Amino acid sequence: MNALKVETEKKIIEAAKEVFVEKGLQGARMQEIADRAGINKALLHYYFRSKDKLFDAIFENIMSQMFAVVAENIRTDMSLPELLGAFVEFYNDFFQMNPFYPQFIFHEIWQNPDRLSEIMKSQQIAPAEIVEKIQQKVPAINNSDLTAEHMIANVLGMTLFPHIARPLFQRVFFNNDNDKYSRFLSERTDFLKELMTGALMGATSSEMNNKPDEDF
Amino acid sequence: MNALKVETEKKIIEAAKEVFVEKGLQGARMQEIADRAGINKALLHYYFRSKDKLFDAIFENIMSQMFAVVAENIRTDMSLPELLGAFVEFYNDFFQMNPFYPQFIFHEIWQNPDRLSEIMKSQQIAPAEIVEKIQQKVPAINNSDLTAEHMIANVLGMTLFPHIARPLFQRVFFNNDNDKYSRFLSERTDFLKELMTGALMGATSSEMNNKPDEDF
DNA sequence: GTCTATATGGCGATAGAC
DNA sequence: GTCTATCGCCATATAGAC
Repeated sequence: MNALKVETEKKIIEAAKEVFVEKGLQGARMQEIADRAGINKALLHYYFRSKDKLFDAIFENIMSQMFAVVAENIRTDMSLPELLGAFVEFYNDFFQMNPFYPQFIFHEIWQNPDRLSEIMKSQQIAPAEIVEKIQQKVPAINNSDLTAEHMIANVLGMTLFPHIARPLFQRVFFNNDNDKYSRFLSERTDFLKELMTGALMGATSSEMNNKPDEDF
Repeated sequence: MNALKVETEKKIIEAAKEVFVEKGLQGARMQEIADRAGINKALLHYYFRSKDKLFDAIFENIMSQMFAVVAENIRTDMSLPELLGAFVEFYNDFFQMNPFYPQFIFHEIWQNPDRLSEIMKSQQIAPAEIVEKIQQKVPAINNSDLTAEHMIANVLGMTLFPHIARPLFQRVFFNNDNDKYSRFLSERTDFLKELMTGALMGATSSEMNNKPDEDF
């Protein structure tokens, strides 16, 4: 029956997501995926021909989900602080709901960067657009040490770090208290959104050491 | 002969470092380690009894190397901007020399956070000391949204992000040009060091929205 | 579509000669 | 200490009944 088939496929995808995301491609076991999906190994291979193909499907699924929101945000006409704030908020929510995603994604960045940038293209994410947008909205940046690339690295770094380093950071600074850390992360969303506004307003005035930007 | 034994062990460690760091524990193959060391698999097991034990040795080796510098910096009497600047500089140099380390370390943070915090203890890294130091040197922080934990997350995030995201970030914003990206990273060291000074001086004056810090 | 049973290959680990 | 040869397991993948 077709409805059953769809149900099974969904169960497989959900189970595979969990296992791959927590253990990685190499660490994951088809047996465990089958168990969590409530089926047997053979059926996995019936739906997806191989472990690799199953992994591809999962990865594509997750990244599309993420990039869809990113692409949508870029195309709005928000002010830059609003735009950056929207990113901060989205990533914080998204990764609080899916704590394993950041490490999973960074792992893939190192194992297979090509595929990832392919997915970005297919999702219409054009980094050049983002850089341009920043340069238009903050013209002072062109005479500044703070290039658009630095700014992007700052925002992404400050936003993502507490998620990617969570198990250690939570243990070391928050007594491994999950609730406390969740509150820290929520509080941090507001903190960073305010910082975006403040830092960008300051950027126009606080620059004196201009360098010719020979490299970029 | 003993000198030979030492030589072999060194070669194994160097080879194992490369393979484990690039592929992770699960992805690494004892065969590949043996090949790169110029020996055979059996000899690997003669020196280190199992793959796990070999991995442990490598991991301990790398983390000790890193934490030794961190611990040393913490114990100096530098001003806070100097201290943070020293961290930025060290991490940037260290990870430019060893580009795979960040992903390797973050992977382990998720696979085995306990062992990592054990190693920190054995290296005399006490996070509480760092927090205290910040609170002493920047008294205004106690009445601010910018808690010490946020500040640490900011500095580490901005510093580490370009390293952990390198393959994608370099591809997407720097045409995958290695030299250009290296220059970006070096330039960024200076950029962040200046930022440390500026941001910390600003922290005392730019605060108006005080909240009682009920949680921390 | 879903299952049980089995094939196939690869990898960590050991035996034993030198 | 170092090698060759091999064991034994485990994980992916397939065959074939229902």
